[in-house]
Amino acid sequence: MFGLVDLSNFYASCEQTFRPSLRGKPVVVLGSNDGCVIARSQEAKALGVPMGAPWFKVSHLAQSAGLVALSANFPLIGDMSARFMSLAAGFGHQLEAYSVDEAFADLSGIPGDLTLRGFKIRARIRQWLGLECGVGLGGTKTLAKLANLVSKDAERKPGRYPAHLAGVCNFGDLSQAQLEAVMRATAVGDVWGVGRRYGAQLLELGVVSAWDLAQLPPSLVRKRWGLVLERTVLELQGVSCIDLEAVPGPKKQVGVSRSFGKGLEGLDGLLEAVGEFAARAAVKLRKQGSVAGQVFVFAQTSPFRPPPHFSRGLCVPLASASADTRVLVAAAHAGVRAIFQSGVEFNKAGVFLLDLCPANRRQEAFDFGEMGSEIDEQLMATVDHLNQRFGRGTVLVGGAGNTRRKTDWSPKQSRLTPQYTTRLSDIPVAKA
DNA sequence: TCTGGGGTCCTAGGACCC
DNA sequence: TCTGGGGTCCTAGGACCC
Repeated sequence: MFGLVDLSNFYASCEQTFRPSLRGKPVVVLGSNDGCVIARSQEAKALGVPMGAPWFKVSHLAQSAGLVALSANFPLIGDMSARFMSLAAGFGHQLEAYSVDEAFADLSGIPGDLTLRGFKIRARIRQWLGLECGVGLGGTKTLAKLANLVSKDAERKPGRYPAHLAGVCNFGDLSQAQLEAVMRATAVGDVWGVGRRYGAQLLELGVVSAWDLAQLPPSLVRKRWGLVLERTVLELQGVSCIDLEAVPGPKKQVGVSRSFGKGLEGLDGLLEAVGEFAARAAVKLRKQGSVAGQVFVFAQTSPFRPPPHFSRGLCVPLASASADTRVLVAAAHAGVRAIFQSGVEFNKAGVFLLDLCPANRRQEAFDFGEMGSEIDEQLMATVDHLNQRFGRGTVLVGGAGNTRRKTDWSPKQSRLTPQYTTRLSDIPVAKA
């Protein structure tokens, strides 16, 4: 048995929790450029603000309906997410932190009433975090995910599902006929693993609901759509194919990319931006104890602008795998110089570190002759430590052009950004 | 004026080898 | 010189997730 706990309207609800004046009001959270909506409060959803909408298309609602827009506050989100995970960990034997606001729990063999257990975890999260969540239980991850959707929509969309499934929905409690009715009431596109593309293709074939999808022969689905969707069908049928991953493996690639607040022209600005992206990616890399063998750099114009469009990327292989900011920034810079074209107004750029492997497995032969490498590693560790303790940007690594900004390539600072000083350490903590 | 920032996995097809 | 078929590796692109 799997359980899925999923926070409701996480980003927007965090803001409402910390600013009581926002409670009950329509709130949206905007992406880093204040460009588009990345999260909505329940009230904003009710207003019909679509996910991903560019702000300029919905900003009129600020006047007419009191819609409040805030810039995303990632440190707050991160703290709240960690707290959420520690509470959700009490649900089952093992917990998989699936995303910032969702966690799968392994409930197999847990004695007692699991539905009651779901209500208890929900109450704890409300009490300690001031956040609402939905709890879904099912025999596979896909069914737990579906049950979770039901637990939320039974409340939000009265009439779609039986009202008693609101808050906590345990498919184990349902009869076959009840489960069929629930799955028939769920659109095929709402199934985990069915995106826009597959959803449209399935609809064309008359596969309308989750129930319809579950009736398809898996082998046929595999032939037409491949292994991934076949697994989805099997999981809907109750055959567990996707295991709980309690300990996430190391990432196979890490990257940092951004859109620029306004178009960026000229090599210097692009070098600065990409240098900082490489430096930030390097921090992520060292955090998981890896070294990278290749650095991928890309830069592009806005696809929303009229042509001509520009989009180029380049993979720069390293002589030996490294996690040294100076090496990675230098490689990223070499890539930028190679793809740069003057007269182009860049809208977005990024750096991905590829070919990752554990730092300790690096071949000793490569280190031979680089007598300073151990000292370099200590240097990077010290820089990371200082920046973590005193805030990002306290110490910068020079020598590879990664210096304090001269060009303003950054997203514009929003006047909407709330300046929170509250941290989770200011809030009472539940004893584990 | 203004359109997010991350990731994962699978598949098809080409190159190459025997 | 001509040739089949199978295996493996790599890469680009597509689809999905939040």
